[in-house]
Amino acid sequence: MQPPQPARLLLIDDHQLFNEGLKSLLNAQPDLQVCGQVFQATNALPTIQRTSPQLILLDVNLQGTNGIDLGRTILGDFPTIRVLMLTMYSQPKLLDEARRVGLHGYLLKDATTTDLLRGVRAVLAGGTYFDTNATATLQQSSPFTDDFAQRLNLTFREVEIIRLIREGLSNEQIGARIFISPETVKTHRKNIHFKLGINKVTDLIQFAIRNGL
Amino acid sequence: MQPPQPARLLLIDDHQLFNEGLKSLLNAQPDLQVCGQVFQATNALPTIQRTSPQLILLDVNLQGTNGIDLGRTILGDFPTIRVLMLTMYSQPKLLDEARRVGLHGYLLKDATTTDLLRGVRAVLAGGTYFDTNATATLQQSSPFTDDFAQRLNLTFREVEIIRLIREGLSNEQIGARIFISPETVKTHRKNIHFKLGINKVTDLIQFAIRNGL
DNA sequence: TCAGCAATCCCCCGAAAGGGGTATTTTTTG
DNA sequence: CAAAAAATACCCCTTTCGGGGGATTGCTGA
Repeated sequence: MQPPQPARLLLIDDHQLFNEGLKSLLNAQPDLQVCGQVFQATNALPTIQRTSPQLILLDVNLQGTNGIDLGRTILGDFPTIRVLMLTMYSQPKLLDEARRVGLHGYLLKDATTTDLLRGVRAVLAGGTYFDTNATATLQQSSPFTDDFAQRLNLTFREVEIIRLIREGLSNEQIGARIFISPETVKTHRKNIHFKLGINKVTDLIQFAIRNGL
Repeated sequence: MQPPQPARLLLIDDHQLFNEGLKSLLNAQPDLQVCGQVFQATNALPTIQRTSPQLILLDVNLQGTNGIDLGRTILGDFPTIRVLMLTMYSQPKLLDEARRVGLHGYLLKDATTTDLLRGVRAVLAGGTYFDTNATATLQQSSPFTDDFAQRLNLTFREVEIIRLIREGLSNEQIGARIFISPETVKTHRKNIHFKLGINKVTDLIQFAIRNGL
């Protein structure tokens, strides 16, 4: 049997184009309807109140905050709403964090439309959906870096931090991204420098690029 | 008068969901038709040959390469195809590069659908479209309204200093190496940052490596 | 000739990185 | 279980960067 009313979805992503594209995709489905869009995290809560969605698609990268924190808030304030996280990163920590916070699913932006719809419907139906690619990437990248990490005695966390440094993030930003103190990031950096025998960011970046991190 | 055939568009972006969303948005327009999608940069050229699009929407972030390089290749191999760059970054250096390479437009992913359509149609019509938000950021960062070409070209000294920075030398060491004051090195760095629209060593290194400096 | 640009140098300030510690908690593993 | 490894966090201190000024010299092209 078909539900008489399509499910109400809210999209939160400050990339308007992506947001619009998603809307277009989802509205093409008879059982789904986008009831609102949020382009700025600060508008999120009012819009939720106004549109009372059943499911929220939430991007991880939001200006001024991040999807995990916002997701936690949403779950706290509106416990009946289902939340599906969207991201371009398949970082295990984010996935873990999403699970820990109690979000109902996690989708990569390079998922297919089929994945998206499967995820949306699964979460709407009360289940959870954690992108198989996200978990696959997780496992896949482990052996690859393991090998290499073992040679250089780098831990997984250290490799993760090297990548973020390469993205040009400061200790502060890295800490915010992976939910640890900037002081801890400093410690990791010190260990990295020691293990690689370097003492400058510039060398680190070049090391990272040479090793395909 | 309406053209009898809708314009043929090709989308290149390894974020499948975004790609799909865009397709859905664009196909909703009667005068536009997505004739193909590319999720991996390595498939780009064959697909172009097969689908012979009039306009390509090209993401900057591609695995294994980047939109600028791929765009250059495309323009070289298929000089009649129009190329519109899509990106989440409004970094002036990317915009400059896009212009220098001869791409026909530059759109931010947080543009609106209206922007997208305006851009697509402008570029299809033989014009160019550089996102006003992107250019606004650019103008904003230059107090003096210097002309454009001026900031595109680095001087010899600046290139020389980029190389030395890449070697991991400090301002002090660079000064000692080329017999100028470290303060002068600082000035050059400031100019380099300004010209490239960056503000971090990490970005500089990556710029240098990408440009074979 | 003269405006523009490249190259040189200096000061100040705050933010970030680098280097030296120490220490606790969690996880892994023998 | 106990030891080792990994991850977390904080302290102090120095150096380097980044961004904001301003300034001089010499060359060059319109």
